[in-house]
Amino acid sequence: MAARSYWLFKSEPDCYSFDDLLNEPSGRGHWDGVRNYQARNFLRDRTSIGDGVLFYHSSCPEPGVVGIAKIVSEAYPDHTQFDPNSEAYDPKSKQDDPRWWMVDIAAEEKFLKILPLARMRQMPELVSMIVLRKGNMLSVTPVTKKEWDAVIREAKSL
DNA sequence: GCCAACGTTGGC
DNA sequence: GCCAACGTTGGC
Repeated sequence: MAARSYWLFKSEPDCYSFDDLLNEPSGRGHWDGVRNYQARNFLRDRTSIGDGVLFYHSSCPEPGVVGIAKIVSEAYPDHTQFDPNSEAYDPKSKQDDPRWWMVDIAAEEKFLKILPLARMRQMPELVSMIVLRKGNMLSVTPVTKKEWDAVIREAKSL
């Protein structure tokens, strides 16, 4: 069994927030709509059940990490790519050769306070964190154990 | 295979 | 709303 991996998943809260995940009747949410090949590859090839997820809110008044989730499914084809009514519809994707993949996640813990992006930028442990890099647009990025521990420690100290 | 144009992301 | 950075597209 592979060692546990860590990820940061980014979402616009107006679109899908951590509270939306908490409110899922089934207790789990689909991480669908990823339409970037690099992020797709992370999801499809590198995630495992049990991996940790930092849930990040972007494009909002206060961006930052709002809570922890975990991956609860293997990667499987994202059904929204075949749905003409979905904003994430991809007419070029084929049923027998899906282009886009997703995983399911479940909320583990909501921080009492958001760990703001501005604060993360001040943390020496996070200088190499991908999500903090200028121009980063990936909605799924790997996180090191060191970064994972630092984020959680800092978030719980607020 | 190059590269300009365009659309999108996302912080501020 | 602005703008920088990036990915994708399509003409050649």
